[in-house]
Amino acid sequence: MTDTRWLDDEEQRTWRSFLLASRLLFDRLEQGLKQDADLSFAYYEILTRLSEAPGRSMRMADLAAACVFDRSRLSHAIDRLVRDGWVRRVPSRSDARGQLAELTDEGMEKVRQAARGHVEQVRSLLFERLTRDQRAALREISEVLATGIVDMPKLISMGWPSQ
Amino acid sequence: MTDTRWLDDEEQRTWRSFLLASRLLFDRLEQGLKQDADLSFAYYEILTRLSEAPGRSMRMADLAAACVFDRSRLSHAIDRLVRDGWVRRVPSRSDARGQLAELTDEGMEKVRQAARGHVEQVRSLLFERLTRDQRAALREISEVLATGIVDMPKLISMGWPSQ
DNA sequence: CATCGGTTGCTGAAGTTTCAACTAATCGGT
DNA sequence: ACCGATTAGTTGAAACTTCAGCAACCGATG
Repeated sequence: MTDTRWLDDEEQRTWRSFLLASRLLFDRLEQGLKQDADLSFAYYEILTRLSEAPGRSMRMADLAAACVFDRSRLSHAIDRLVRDGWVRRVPSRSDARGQLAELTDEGMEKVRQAARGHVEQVRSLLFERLTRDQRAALREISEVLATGIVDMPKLISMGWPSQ
Repeated sequence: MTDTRWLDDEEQRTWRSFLLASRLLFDRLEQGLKQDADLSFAYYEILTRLSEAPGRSMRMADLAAACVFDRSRLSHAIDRLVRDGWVRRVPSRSDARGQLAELTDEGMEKVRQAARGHVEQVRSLLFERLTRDQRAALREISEVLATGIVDMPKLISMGWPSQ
C-alpha cells in the first residue's frame, strides 16, 4: 500500500470534463457520419488517409500506424471496405509480403461526400465554440500530449502534424 | 454541391493533433487498466461511478447517463460485471421497472486497486506534461465543448463537474 | 379506472474490435 | 548459400458494442 498521489479538485474536474467533452464530441461525429454517409469514424479515417496518399494507396502497416490501429483491426476493416467496394487490395511490388490498400474511384467519391458534413460538424462543434486563444491552446496542449506519449518522428513521416 | 468551408492549415493541425493525442492517451489508459487490473476503461468507469454513489448503487438509467453509455450497452456490461462478482443487481423499491446496480465488497476493493495505477497514469501522461496555464486552459476548453454539445443541467445533477 | 404516450431495462442478432496464433517473406550474420 | 530472428499481413474465436424491438410499468388525463 504505497501512497498514491490522488488528483486534487482542480485536476479531478479538468480530467472529467476532458473525458466528457471528448466523448460527447466523438460520439456526435460518429453519429453524424453514420447518418449521412453510413460510415463509422474508423472507416472514414481509413478512407481519408488513403485519399491523401500518393496514388491513393498505402502499405497496410503504414496505414495502420497513421490511423493508430493495430494490424489486425485494419485487416478486418479493409475486408469490409473491400466488400463494399471502396477499397481494393494490391500486392506490393517491392516486398512480396506487402499489400497496398488502394482507394477505388467509388471510394474517393464516397469520402468526398462524407467529408462535407463531417468537416462542417468539426467546425460547429469544436472550432466555432472556441476563442482564438483557446484554439491555439488546444493545439499546443494536444501536441505536447501526443509527443509525450509516442515518439513523433515516425508519425510525422506518415503525415501527422509535425513539431 | 454547396461549397463547404474547409479547415484552414491551423485548424487542420489542431484537429489532427487533438485526435491523435486523445487517442494515444485513451489507448494507453485502456492498456494500463487491462494490464494491472484486467478491466477495460468502460468497466472501470462503471465501477468508479458506483463506488462514489450513495449506497454504492445507482439506477441503471442514471448510471448509463453518467457514463455516457446507452442503456443497452450498460445492461450488457453489467451482465459481465455481475458474472465476475463486482456488481449485483437489486430491484428498485420505488419503481417496479427499476433496477439498481450495486457494487459488491469485492467490487469496491477491485476499483480501489485499479485506481492506484490508473490515477498515476493520468497524472504522468496528462497533468505532469502540462504547465499550470495549460491545465487551466484544458479545463476551460473542455467545459466549453461539453456544454456546447449537451445541456449540462442533467449531467451536473448526476455528478459531472458543474459550471 | 381505462387508456395512451412515455420510460425502464432487457434481449438477440449483427457488426466491430481484440487477442493469440499462424504463414510467408525478408533480413543479417556467418 | 543458409539459418535463426524479425516483419507483414491474415485468420478465427472471443469479447464487446450497436441496433431494433419487446414487455412491463408509470403517471397524467379523461
